[in-house]
Amino acid sequence: MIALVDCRNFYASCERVFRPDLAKTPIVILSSNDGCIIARSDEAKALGVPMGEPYFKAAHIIKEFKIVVFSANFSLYGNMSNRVMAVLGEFSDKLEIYSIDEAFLDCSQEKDLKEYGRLIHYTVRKWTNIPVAVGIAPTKTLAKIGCLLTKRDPDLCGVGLVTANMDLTKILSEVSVSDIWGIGRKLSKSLKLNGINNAQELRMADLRWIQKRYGINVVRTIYELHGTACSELRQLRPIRKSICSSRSFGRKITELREIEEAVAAYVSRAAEKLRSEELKTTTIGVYIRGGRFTNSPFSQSYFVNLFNPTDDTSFLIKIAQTAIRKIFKAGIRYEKCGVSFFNLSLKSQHQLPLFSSINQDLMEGKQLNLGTIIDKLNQRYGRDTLFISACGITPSWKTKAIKMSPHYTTDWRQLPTIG
DNA sequence: TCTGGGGTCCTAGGACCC
DNA sequence: TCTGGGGTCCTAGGACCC
Repeated sequence: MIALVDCRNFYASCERVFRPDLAKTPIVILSSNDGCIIARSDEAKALGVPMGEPYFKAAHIIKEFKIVVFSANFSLYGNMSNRVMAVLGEFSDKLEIYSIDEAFLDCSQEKDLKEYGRLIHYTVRKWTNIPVAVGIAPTKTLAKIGCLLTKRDPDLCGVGLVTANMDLTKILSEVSVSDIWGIGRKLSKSLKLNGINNAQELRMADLRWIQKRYGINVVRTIYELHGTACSELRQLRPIRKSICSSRSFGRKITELREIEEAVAAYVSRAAEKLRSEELKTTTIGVYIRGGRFTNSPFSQSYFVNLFNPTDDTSFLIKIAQTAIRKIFKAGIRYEKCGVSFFNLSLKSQHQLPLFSSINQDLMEGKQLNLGTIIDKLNQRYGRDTLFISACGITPSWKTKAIKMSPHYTTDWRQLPTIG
């Protein structure tokens, strides 16, 4: 069983920790440059302030109902998040920090799940002042739905339990496809056009058709709705694959000098992140864009592959500025620019000794099974670094299809059963 | 007038190799 | 009824998440 702990209206709740006088007041949080509404308290939601709305469009509601407005304070939210996660760490050895305001916990050992959920709900509130919802279920997708139920039904007191022996048909019929984790705007629109409106209907959909039409991820979601886990708890944070630093300017920019300065600042921020995680990069990219909300948006990017992996800020700034000069066009009004690093590698290059020891063993003809290698890699780099996917292969003289399996695993011993 | 920032994964297609 | 077979690497685009 998996518990999902989700902080309610996280950014708004964080602000309230330091402004207890605003406990009942509607609050919204704005993105950088006070551009968009990125979080709302329950009261603000009830007044009809939409998520992601540009501030100027919601300004009249905000004024009319005297909604209190905050500019986002991400370092505060990061600190509060750490506190919440530390409390959750007390409840389970197996914890996956999924985002700034959500975590999955393994609670397979717990006997009274309802009570366990209540205890989490109560303790986090007491120790951090942040209200949370708890969803408990056999899979992550169902745990998400458990959380959703608590928002609809106050009688649940913040704990939504979804178990295999409950009437899933009834529960899932009341969940819109667009509320399912992994089904976003595009997919839900398309699914609805095909007559699939709620989670129950999706659960019963034809798997082959779904895989062909929507790909493997939706198939996995369906398995999860049935109670078969397709996404494991990731306790160790995998090594990240890219770092991006970008900002909107808040006004239109036409001067190269200003953009160069911005790029230099973004590179140092991104490089700091790079070093703090003991990584180096082999690719740096820059982009600038404008006209996003006109009918002629444009953007340009330029990537540079580096000869040696590096984390040297001033070197990277030099490259980025050269790159940005290549794509900057005088006279164009730019709104945003950014810097990304790709192909990150470990500073210490641990891969080499690990792989070479495996190669050595193979060369010497030692008996090595796949399981041992996978275990080794996963141990060093965290689970899910390497996984095996059972494949179904459809041979034909004309077509060849290799499909991904919905059920993937890092445990080779499970292969015979799912293969 | 004013419209966030930072990620992941999957799929398809093309170039190229033997 | 018909194309050789088998592979790698890279890129672009599209979807999703918070």
